[in-house]
Parts: sequence; C-alpha cells; structure tokens
Amino acid sequence: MAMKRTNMKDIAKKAGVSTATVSYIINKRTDQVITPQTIQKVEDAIQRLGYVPNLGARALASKHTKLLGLLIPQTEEKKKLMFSNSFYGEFLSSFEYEARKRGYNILISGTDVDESYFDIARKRSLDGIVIVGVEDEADIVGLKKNGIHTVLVDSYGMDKELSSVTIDDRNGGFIATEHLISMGHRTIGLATGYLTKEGVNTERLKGYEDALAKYGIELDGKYVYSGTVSYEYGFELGLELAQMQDPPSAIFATADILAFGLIKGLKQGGLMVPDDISLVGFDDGFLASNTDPALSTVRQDVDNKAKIAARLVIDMIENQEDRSNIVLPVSLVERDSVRKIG
Amino acid sequence: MAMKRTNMKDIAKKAGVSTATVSYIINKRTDQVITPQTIQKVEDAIQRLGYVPNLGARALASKHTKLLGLLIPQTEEKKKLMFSNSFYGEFLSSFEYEARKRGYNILISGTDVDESYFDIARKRSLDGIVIVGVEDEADIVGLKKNGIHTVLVDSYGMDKELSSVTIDDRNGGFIATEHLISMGHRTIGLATGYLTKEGVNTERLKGYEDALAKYGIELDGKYVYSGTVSYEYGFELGLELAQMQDPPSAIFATADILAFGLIKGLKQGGLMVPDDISLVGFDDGFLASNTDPALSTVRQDVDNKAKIAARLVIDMIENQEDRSNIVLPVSLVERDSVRKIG
DNA sequence: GTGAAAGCGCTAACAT
DNA sequence: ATGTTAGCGCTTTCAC
Repeated sequence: MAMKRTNMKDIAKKAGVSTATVSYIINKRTDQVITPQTIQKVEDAIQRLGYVPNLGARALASKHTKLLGLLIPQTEEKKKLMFSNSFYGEFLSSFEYEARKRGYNILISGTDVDESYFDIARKRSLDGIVIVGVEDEADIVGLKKNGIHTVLVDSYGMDKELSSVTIDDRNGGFIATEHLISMGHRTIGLATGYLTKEGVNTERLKGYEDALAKYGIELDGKYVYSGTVSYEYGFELGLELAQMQDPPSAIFATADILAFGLIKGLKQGGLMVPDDISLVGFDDGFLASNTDPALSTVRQDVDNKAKIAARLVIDMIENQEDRSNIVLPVSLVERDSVRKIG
Repeated sequence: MAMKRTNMKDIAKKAGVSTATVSYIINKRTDQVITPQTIQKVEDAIQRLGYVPNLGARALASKHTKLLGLLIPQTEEKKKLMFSNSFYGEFLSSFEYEARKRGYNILISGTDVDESYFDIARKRSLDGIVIVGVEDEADIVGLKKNGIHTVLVDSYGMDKELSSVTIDDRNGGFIATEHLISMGHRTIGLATGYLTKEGVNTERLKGYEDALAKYGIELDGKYVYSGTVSYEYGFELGLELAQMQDPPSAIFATADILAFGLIKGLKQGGLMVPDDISLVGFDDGFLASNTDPALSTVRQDVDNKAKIAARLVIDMIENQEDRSNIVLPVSLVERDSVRKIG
C-alpha cells in the first residue's frame, strides 16, 4: 500500500546534500551556518517531493516528542471520559490551541485498569502531562519521582511539589454567600456534592462558613445538602425543599448544574426562583446566562485556566522552569436568580 | 534529570536473554515458541525494573503507532476547537473509550494555517484519522490518494471513496415537521443555520420540504429563517417572531441550541412555548430534557456515532476492511414544546 | 527455542 | 559551510 514515504535521505539525495544539512535546515538551527543556495535547494526538494518529517523518528533521536498528555478522570464505571461535562470541552479547546501555537500536539487519554498516568506518559514519551481533577494521590505517584513534567488542575490536597493550577474556591464560596447575605438573606442553604476531606466542594463549603461567620450567622447543619454534582440531585433537592416547612430563603449551589436542577425541581414543587427562593451557582458556564431565570453565579475563567496550564507545562519543559502553584481568582456575576429581601 | 530510562536491552541483560526474545514475549507472539521459564525470567525482569515499552521506537520499527487522530473543525477565527459545543465532548468521550479498548490512543488536533489534515497524519504517523464536520473538500485531498485510513463524520458531499458516518438528517427533518403537522400545525417555520449546497442544514431543510409536500402544504420561503447555529441567533429570531403580525404557529429548529435561544427570545417578546408557538429541535443533547419547557426534538445517538466511527477506522487499519458509508437513524422524542391545535 | 544484526527516520557530535 | 556516522529503542529476518 501507499508507496514508500519520502524521508530525509530522499531529500538529501535530491538536493545533493547530506541528511545532516537537511536536518539543520528543517530545524532552522541558528548555530549552523548554511548558504542560502543550499537552503533553497533543500526547500525545493522538500516542496517537490512533498516531504513531511516523521516526528516519531525525531523523538527517538532527540528525546522530545512535542506531545502533551491531557489526562482526564473517567466516569464512575471507569470507562468514558467526563466530557459530557462541558467544562472539559472548553478546557480542551483552549488547551489545545495554546499548545498548538507552541508546536505541541495533544494526546488525550483515560486510564485503563492496570495502567497509571505514569505508564501512559512513559509509553508515549510525553514531554509533559496535565491532569484534571485528581482525587486520589495514589494516581500520581511515580510522576514526580521520575521527573515527568506535570501540572495538576483542580486537584486539591496533592503533593505541592507538583505544579498546579486551581481557582480560589474558598473565596468563591465566600463571595457567593456574602452576596446572598448582602441581599438580606439570613437562612442560607448550601447545595453541594460529596464532601471529601480535601476537594473543590469542601473548599467552597469553607468559604460559605467563612461568610456566615463574618456576618454572625450561625451555621446550621440542617441547611447543608450534600449529594452528587448533577442536575438530577439538584432537581430532587428542589422538590424536597418545596415540601419543607421552613426552607432557607436562599441557596448557594456549588455548581451551576446543581442550580439548574434546583430551579426546575423547585418550580415543579411550586416554588419560584427568585421570588420564593434565591439562588447563586458556581462556574458560569455557557448556560448560566441562558436559563430562566438567568443565574447569578461565581465565575471562573476556564479558558484562562487551560491556557495557563498549557504554558506551565511547556515552560517547565522548555525553560526548565521550576514548579509553581497558581491560584486563579473568581468573581461574582449578578443576574436574575437572587431577590433582595428583608 | 531522571536516570536513564530502562529499555529492552536492560531487560534482556537482566533476564539473560536477547532483545528479540524480550520483544517476542512482550508482544505475545504466538508464532514464536518460548519456554515458560524464559517467559517467567523476562516478566520478572520487567516487573523488577519497571519497564514500559517505548511505543515511539516500536512505531518506527513496526510502522504502527496505535495512534488515531481526531480532527475537529475550528471556530471561525480558525483558532480554538469547537468543544464548547457539547456534541464534540460527548463524541470524544465515546470515541476515546472505544479506541482505548482496542489499544489505541487519541491525538487531538486542530490545523494550523499552512498545515493540512494530511500533514498531521503524516507527521505523527497516525494509523488512521477521524474528521468531524468537513465542509471543504479541499481539506481532505491527499488522504485518499495516500492511503490514509480515514473516516468522515457528519460531512456531506464529500468523496464517497472515503468511509463516513452520518445520520439520516433528511429523515430527521421530515419526522420533525411531520410531527408538527400531525399536531395540527399548518404554518410551520424553519429556523436553521447557513444553507450550503450540501450540508447538515440543507439535508434537514429537504426533510422539512418533503413533509410539507407530502401533506400538501405549500412551501413559503418567508418562513425559512437562516442564520447561524447559535443560541444568539435563536434569541434574536425569537424576538423578531414575537413582533410579527402573522408568525407561524410552529417552528422546526435544526438544532437544539437554536431552539433554546428561540424559547428565551420568544418569551422575552411575550410569546410562550408551546402555548403561542410550538417548537421541535434537533440533537437531543443533555439540555433538551432540562429546559423549560422540555424540548421535543429529533434524537441522534452521538455515543453510538462515535463508537462506530472508532470501529470503522480500526477495522480498516487492522483488517484491511474496505471503506463503508454508514447512515445512522434518528428518532423523534416528544416532550413539552409542542401543542396540539386546530 | 533463542540470538545476532540490520534497519526504521531522524539528530547531533565530530570531522573536514 | 557541509558531510560522516553513531546511536535512539524497538521489530524482524535469518541463523543456529
């Protein structure tokens, strides 16, 4: 099939030079002096023969694959990637673009049962890897020890020796709750996912507690609703809330998706947002401005997060930059899901 | 940095065999007879030294990278990938999973200005590529000629010599419109994106026309609204519709996202769905069941589409299967956005 | 049953 | 200013 692919040797022969010269020219090596004529000849040959370098071979010789791994947690069944969550799609787009601008391609992979992130990085000789949402520290052993350039995104309680980029979740929880308080609310519920010892949800919970404390509102455990970060749980909770004698007048949901479910569940139960219950979400994804009512929420800049993650790995690879741990700011976006009371 | 990585030679030495033997064992080659003892020794060595094969080197020698390219169109500015559209995320998840099960990794890439899909495939020695949403035939020249295993997804009017998987868009347009008709509607608008000579939107338009023709309803160009496939356009159109003297009583929107915009725009303009205007969408993504009202729409099985695309490329690669052109069915999902009238 | 060695396409140190 | 050549880590043919 497909005739022999033209390689560097072919170019060298055609242009009447050596492969070294061809290599120098292709790699635009400034430490080598080549006459314009030679360059011309070689470029002509490349053009005429339609030569495309084999990066695999180059990698073998040079030790750089120009390949970055983007490793993503898998869904419960340990199968598909979590790309149904649009956060990842947005992240990927921005990440790929940034990487491509700097000459890198992206390999994207889940992990098989008996295979670690480390194995993938090794197998494919990845120059660096970015892992989103590591929950289990065991998943990342071997990476640091083996000097694999790694950036952890949205991963809490991990080895600080690895680079990371996260957002200021705690502050996010704080400003969301403070906003509700400033709008006159005093009984404020928290709708969130599973509360691990360290993790996004726990951070946001801390921010919620901070705000309550600051304004002298007593924390009442019965107002903390913890389930899964899903539309379904939000919906269920909304239904329940609508049945309660004494529901809180406002809810801070630690994810927009949860808030969307809440809106629908509450409505189904006969309660309107924001008339009956006010709501603040977290993420500000595409949907937030398009639901009804438009959602007041804590905004994080996913694009920027991805861009920074890409720059971090690449800088570590190319400039031997040291690790850094970056925390990105969040901000409050006020829309129509909070009502002033009192 | 990082001590020399252990390679096959190290294993061979440690186990007291040759690299050939190690290679045979790693690749579980049934055409080679190796004694269990030897296998044991080698596996021990692999274990002890923590050996991970270098797939790049393997590729150079074997001509198979076990790498599949997933190439995605970029946004207008020719920059970021279109992953903000959750369709792609869903596709990717399913595609990656299916590929991984069969031992392949995914390289994901947009194209740079002076770089073709073909170049990427060559550079990275991809075993095969899947391209989603090719609009310009020029983008895929070179692929067929050079025998690169290619599967085109959701691409119309392309070279039939390449494998492809699409859905039955025309029928989708038909059943959507027919449903509206069966619910008593006689003035039915079409909200769609840009109508190219061949493409998804055009196919769906044809289905719309088919249905009108079948039921003897005259096609009226003033009811065909063509803009961009975006929430924004839907919103705008909804606003306009609400101003019209004589708006259609129902709309078939060729994408859910358009329908969502419409719902909000109409509402803002004072018209309710489905009370004032009925609506059928297309896609049935995550959102459709969660908007208010829940959207009646044409369902396509993205998961399955991705799975089939993966199987197609891999079968072509491994079994030298011939090309095939697959068209997947669509179905109508009735929810709450259509009202029976008349 | 196992091994020696050539070669995949490239880079880079060293010659010239 | 350009060429020679030894690897990079693996597969595979052919010998033994």
